[in-house]
Amino acid sequence: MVKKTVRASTQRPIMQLLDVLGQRWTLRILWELRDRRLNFRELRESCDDVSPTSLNQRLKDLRALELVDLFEDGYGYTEWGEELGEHLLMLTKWSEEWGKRPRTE
Amino acid sequence: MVKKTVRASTQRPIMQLLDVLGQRWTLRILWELRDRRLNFRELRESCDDVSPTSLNQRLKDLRALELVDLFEDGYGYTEWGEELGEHLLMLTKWSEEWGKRPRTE
DNA sequence: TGGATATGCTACAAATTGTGTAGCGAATTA
DNA sequence: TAATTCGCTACACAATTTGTAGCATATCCA
Repeated sequence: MVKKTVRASTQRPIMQLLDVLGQRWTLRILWELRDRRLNFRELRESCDDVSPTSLNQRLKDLRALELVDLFEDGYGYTEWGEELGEHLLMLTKWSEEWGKRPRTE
Repeated sequence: MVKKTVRASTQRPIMQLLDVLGQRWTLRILWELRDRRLNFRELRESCDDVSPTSLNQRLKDLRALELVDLFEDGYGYTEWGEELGEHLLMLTKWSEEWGKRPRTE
């Protein structure tokens, strides 16, 4: 069985980024941290009570990519994370418009 | 038998969006369509030979959200998709800078 | 007409990943 | 010392994803 250990086909940063953002809960976690730090249990609750196993796995990934870190007062964005968070905020704004589209179904 | 593939945590558009973007391959698919339409098999190849089952599931989701559609010359962005694609492009640009961060910490 | 080819997509068992619950060990508070 | 809070792990069960084969339809060309 020839299976890829690393999902991304290239070393391009965007691939690394899309790989981790495309994992379940990652985007949601980043979104929940958008304006305040949260400790492990708070973060868990805010993410629809995601299992601690999943949450921890994703936090490991995000910390490895230096987007999130654990501070004295909880999990929060690193400097890079802040920048990514701004993109998420823009996406949120866009989604409000998109959410208004007339539904044909 | 249509299964629910998108988590329904909230009615907020951003949640709906993060839900589907957070599914495996969704972001990658959108990214691969960034500057040209691709037919099913081309799209599959460009996504590291993702299984047709997964690809089709994600395409169903994206079509349901009116972000992607199947045209005469292949799968491609809808008008909403184009807008989302621009966000992905900005993210790509940002990731290039992020990719340069010193890794020695 | 009749094969060759290309298309989107499905079937399905195996492999991988995620879930939910209980609870651990360390640190802090009382 | 006892109770609480913290990040996080164990583990069995469940859900999702994967890889392969191939179907049904459409078009091309002899």
